[in-house]
Amino acid sequence: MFPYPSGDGLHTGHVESYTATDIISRYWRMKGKNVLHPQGFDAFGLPAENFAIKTKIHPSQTTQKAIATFKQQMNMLGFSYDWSREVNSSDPKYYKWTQWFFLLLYKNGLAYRGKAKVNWCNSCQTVLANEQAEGGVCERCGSPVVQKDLEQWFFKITDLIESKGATSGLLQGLDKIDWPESTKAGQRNWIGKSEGAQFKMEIITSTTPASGHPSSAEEGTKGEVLDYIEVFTTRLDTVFGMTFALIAPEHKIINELKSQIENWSEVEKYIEEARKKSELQRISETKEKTGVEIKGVKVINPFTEQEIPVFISDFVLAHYGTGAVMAVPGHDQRDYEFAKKFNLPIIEVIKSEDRKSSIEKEAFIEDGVLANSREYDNTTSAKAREKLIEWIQKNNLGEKKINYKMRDWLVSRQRYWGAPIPIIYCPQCCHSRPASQYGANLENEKSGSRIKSGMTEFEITEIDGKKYAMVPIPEKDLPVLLPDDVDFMPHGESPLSKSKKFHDVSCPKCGEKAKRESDTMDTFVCSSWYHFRYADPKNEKEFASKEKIEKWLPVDLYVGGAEHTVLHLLYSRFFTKALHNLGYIDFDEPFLKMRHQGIILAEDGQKMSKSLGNVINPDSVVAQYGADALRMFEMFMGPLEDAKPWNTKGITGIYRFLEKAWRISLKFKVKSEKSGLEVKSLIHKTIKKVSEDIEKLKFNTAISALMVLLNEIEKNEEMPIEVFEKFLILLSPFAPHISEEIWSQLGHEESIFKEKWPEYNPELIKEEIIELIIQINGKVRDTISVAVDISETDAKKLALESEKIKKYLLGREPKKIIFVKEKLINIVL
RNA sequence: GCCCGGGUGGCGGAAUUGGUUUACGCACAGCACUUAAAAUGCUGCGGGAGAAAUCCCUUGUGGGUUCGAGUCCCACCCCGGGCACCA
Repeated sequence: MFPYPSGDGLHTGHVESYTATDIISRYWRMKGKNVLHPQGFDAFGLPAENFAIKTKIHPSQTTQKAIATFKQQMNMLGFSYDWSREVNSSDPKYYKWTQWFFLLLYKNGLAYRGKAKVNWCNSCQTVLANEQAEGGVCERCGSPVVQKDLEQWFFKITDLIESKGATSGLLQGLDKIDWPESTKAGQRNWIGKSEGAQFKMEIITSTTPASGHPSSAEEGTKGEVLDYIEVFTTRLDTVFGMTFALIAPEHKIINELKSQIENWSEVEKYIEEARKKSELQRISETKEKTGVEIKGVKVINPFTEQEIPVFISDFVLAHYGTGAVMAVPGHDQRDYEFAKKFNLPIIEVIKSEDRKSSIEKEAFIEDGVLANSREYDNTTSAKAREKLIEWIQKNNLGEKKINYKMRDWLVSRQRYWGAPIPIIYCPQCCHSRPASQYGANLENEKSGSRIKSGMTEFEITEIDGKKYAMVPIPEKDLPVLLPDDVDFMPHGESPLSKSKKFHDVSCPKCGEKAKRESDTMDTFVCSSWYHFRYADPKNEKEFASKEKIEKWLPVDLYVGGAEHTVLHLLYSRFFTKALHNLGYIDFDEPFLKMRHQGIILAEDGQKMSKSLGNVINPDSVVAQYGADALRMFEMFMGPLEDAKPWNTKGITGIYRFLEKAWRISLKFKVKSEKSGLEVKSLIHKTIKKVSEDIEKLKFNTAISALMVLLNEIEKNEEMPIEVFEKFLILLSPFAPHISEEIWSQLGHEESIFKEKWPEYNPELIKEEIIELIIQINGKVRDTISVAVDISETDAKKLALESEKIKKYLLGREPKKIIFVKEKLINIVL
């Protein structure tokens, strides 16, 4: 994963993941593979812009400086990147293609403008990303974040959740990629698929007192049907237990029923209070349910035909399902709490199969057997769901329905330091249309509708009450350059709108005065496709050529932080799937194998943070111990994926190991042909172990194998130079600097990295004599040296002859003797 | 609450996937080298009993399967990470 070039330089986490891929790359190159190991910079983004606001230094300057530092540090650490393929997402040559992707998605109906609630900071006068509004307060100034309805750009990521034609869905694709289970689970969870039913219920004028128990609507007493309300449920089997309905405060039906609502002022007050709360506040106030009954109207449960009351409550989410739910307090904990608070009836309609659970103290939320459900009594939950859905469909009340938690991706940002969105808004782009459709006619078009203008179809949008045709910038005019004369201080609207030069343009279609979109794209858009660019970074005609993409992609191994579980990793999958679906590429997953590096904690076991002053700076570690020691120590600390605390004392172990290798190298100036067989066997075992461990990314045990080998080499006064040279080659991916240096001191003219990775001889690994373990009842009592291929009878005979064993047997006859070849004998008494 | 991990010496961690628990490294102790220190090398280092040979116990806890369990199954306790009123 390419880094965000922060002013702080590389941190220990970067060193960890970049060393891992460097070892892998060097290993496979020495194995004769053609390895693409690229690096680049995710250079747009908020920190640079915020820093610019503070210091008035242009973000491109700070970014360039940071990139220079990063590259210098990466070179210091010996990462073998192909810098000729470097990408920088803030470079116009790069973001030209980010804009091209935007248009590609737009032209294919995967990008659209729509209204959305966004996080808004009144003090900074700007929109904030979700991650900058954590805890409901602005990250920068600490003032509360409010929700604001704004027209924004979205990518239709929800369109690719399920497989589409030959393109696997975001959900299904997970099954075929080698990713950590936790990350796949995180994505599934984020997508949040749930299958259920959606059905409608009649809203009627109230004929029964407010709240109170449900009553059957008898002929003639039933109120007038005012409207319908739709609800979504995954537990249709519990419908007979529905004793009230709940709707979200934002539900539009509330206004439509206004004239019928007896307690309008109370209702209005509740909605107003809910509106003021941010989503985060609502969540943090989970403890107690609140709500208000809508008096004057009732809802009819179509299954029981009973009238039930309707409540507004802010725990019902407007943006999920239909924004309204059937409340079954007996079998949903939230409904249970609500019913208790408002003293509403709780009916048991599902019984646990073992009849043990009840709804005395809490809702029984598991599946079970139906009760109090008329002809469905004694049916299992699963069966009842099937039958009830049939009934709903037959009566035209609703249908099967799948809902997802995931919403479309909001990509527009009212920010300066990002790729401009390549759209122009033309108030009169209609000159090529028939006269009847000219000018004012545009005002009659609905926002979001499409109009035809000659061969082109435009979408209509509304900005500040005025209608515009959205005109995509022609590809030949890309990139839309980010103006550098812009005042990027926050003023409450997109900084780009302040640049007249940028903002006021003539329409590329009709040439009339028009205005340019002044929002930029979320930086995650830039990083959603960079892996393609590495294949063909200098291409000026395409984002990458088809042949180059075919040659290099998809990515075989991707390493990066687990914090990207959802955002980046989901977005790049979306881009890849969109490209596949549109026929640009022949694969639909970008990263075949992925691993996360675990975080490196500070020496005190806490997270490294500037405020705690416990940050380990790679520069100072390199100054003291050298780049190789830092690389190797981070690999030696533990498994790549595990969180591990830093230990400054620990690095001395690696430092001593590298020094030892250096000292021993001085002994090998004179060749010796005398060879110790044991070392020879050990070196072949080590070749096997180190190779296999590198391929499995188990660098910690690979290093320990290298240590074992070096300790053994040290013990032998003389051995052929080849033994030590093989050790050096095995060491070189981990510690490239010292290996290269020793290699050259040994008289080699060519780089050690031009050497072929050693092969091991399976014959030399084979043991001829082994220590056979003798157990009695599973406990080790003796070991005997025997030939590997000793026969079962011989082994048993030897075991029973052992003095120690005889002592334990006391002349008893074994019940059974287990013989495991090349391992052990277990005598069962 | 739900979903993913994990619990092995004083510490970071090994364990061929059911076969000698504690590889490798750190720390610690003793010794050698040195006038001395550092560096380096050697030895020891899970717990308990013992002068020793040796014996017993030990992979969070309790149970189970097995000739044999750190590893598999059941229940529980604890820790880390993610999501979280999604009907």
